[in-house]
Amino acid sequence: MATRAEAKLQTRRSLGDAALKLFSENGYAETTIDDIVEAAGVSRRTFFYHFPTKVAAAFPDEDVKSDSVREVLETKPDDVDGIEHLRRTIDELFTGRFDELPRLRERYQLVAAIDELRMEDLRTDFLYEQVIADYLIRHGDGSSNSQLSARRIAAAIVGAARACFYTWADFGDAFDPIAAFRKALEDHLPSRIGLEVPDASG
Amino acid sequence: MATRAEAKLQTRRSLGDAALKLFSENGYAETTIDDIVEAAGVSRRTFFYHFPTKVAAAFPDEDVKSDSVREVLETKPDDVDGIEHLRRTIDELFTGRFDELPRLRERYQLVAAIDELRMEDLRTDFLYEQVIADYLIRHGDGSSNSQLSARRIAAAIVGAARACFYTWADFGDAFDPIAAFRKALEDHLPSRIGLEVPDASG
DNA sequence: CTTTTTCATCGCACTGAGTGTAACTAGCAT
DNA sequence: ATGCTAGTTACACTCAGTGCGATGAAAAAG
Repeated sequence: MATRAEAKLQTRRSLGDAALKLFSENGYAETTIDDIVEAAGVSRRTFFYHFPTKVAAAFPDEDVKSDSVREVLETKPDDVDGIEHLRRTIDELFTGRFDELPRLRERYQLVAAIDELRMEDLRTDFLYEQVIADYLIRHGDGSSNSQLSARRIAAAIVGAARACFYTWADFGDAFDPIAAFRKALEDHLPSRIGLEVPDASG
Repeated sequence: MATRAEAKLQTRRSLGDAALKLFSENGYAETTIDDIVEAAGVSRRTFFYHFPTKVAAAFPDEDVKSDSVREVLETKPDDVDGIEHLRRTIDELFTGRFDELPRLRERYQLVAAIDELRMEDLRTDFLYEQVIADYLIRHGDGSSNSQLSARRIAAAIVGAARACFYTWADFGDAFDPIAAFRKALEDHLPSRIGLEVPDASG
C-alpha cells in the first residue's frame, strides 16, 4: 500500500465494483450493504464513509456537482453572449462524462435496467435541469411566460441528454451521443437571450 | 360511521392531511411515520395499508397509473391517426389532474419546495415519459435516430408538463397551465407518424 | 334473523438503510 | 522521532418498511 490517497481510492473502487457486480447479478433489492462490504473486504461503516446511500455506490465517479456548474455559469467571460456561455458549459458537462469509456456504457445499460439506479440518475439530471432553468429565468423578464419558457428549455435539453445516453446504451458505437446531443442543444437553445420560442426552428 | 368504503377513505384522507401538514410545518426528514399516525389517530400498521412509502402520503389522490395509460394507448380507434390518438390521451391525462382544485396548487407549492416530494413527482413523471417513448418507438423504424427522436419528444413533452405545473404553482391564476401545455404539445408532437424532426416549428 | 365471509384496522417482531460517537492505526508534515 | 491527520472499524441507535396473525364490525349469504 503506497500513499493514503491511493488506498482510499482503492477501497472506493472495490466498493463500487462489488456493488455494480452484485446489483447486476442478484438485483438491487436483493443486495444488502452487508453483501457489498463483505465482497469488497471492508467494514460496513466504511461504506458510508465513501457513499451516502446504497444507490450512490453505483455512481462512484460522479464528482461533478450541480453547485460547481452554478459557479461556472456565474463566471461568464465578457466577450461571449449569455446563451453562448450556457451552451458551452452544457456542452462541456455532457461530453466530459465520456472520458471514462468503455465502462460507462456497461454501467448505463445497468442503470437503464434497474429502477432504483435510473431514479438516482434522474435525480442528478433534475439538479442540472434546475441550474439551467434558474440561469434562464434570471436572464428572463420575470413574466410567467418567460419562466415557463426557461423551464421548458431546461427540461428539453436535459431530457435530450438522457435520451442520448439511453439510445447510446442501446445501440453502442453505431450511435454518436455527442453529435446527437449537440444537435439537440442547437434545436432547443434560443439564439439570443430574449427568448419566447422554446423550440427554435432551423 | 356509515359504509366501510367511506370510513376507509376517511382514514386515508386523515393520513394524507396529517402528512402534508407535518411535512410543511416541520420538514420531511423531521417528520416520522409515528408522528403522522399519531396526528391522524390511527395505528402505524394502518399507514402502510394505505401507502407503500412515506412520500406516497403526500399524493393520496394519485390513482392514475402508467399501466392504465398504456392500455388506453393500445386501444386506438380506427378513425384517428396514431399521433392524434397519442395527443388526445396525453391531453386528457394532463387536464384530468386539475379536477381537484384548489388543494392541488397548495400541494404543488409544497412539492416544489421539498426535495423528497419533488423526487416522487419526478418518478411518476418518468413512468409517463417511458410510456410515451415506448409508443413512439414502436411506431418508428427501429433505427437509432428514430429511437432518439422518440425519447427526445417524450422527455420534452413530460418536461413541459412539469414546467407548466411549477410555473402555475408560482404564478397561480395569472397563468393558465392547460393552455400552456396544449401549446407545448403542439410544439413537440410531430404532425405525422414518420417523425424525424423532434421539435416542430409552427 | 342468523351465519358466514370480507376487510379495514391493529400489534408484534423482524430486516435493512443510514447516523452518531468514539476508538484505533498507518501515513504525513515539521 | 513526534504530533497530527484521516481512513478504517466496532457498537449502539433511529426509522422506514414487511410478514404474519388476530380482531371486530360491516356486508353478503343462508
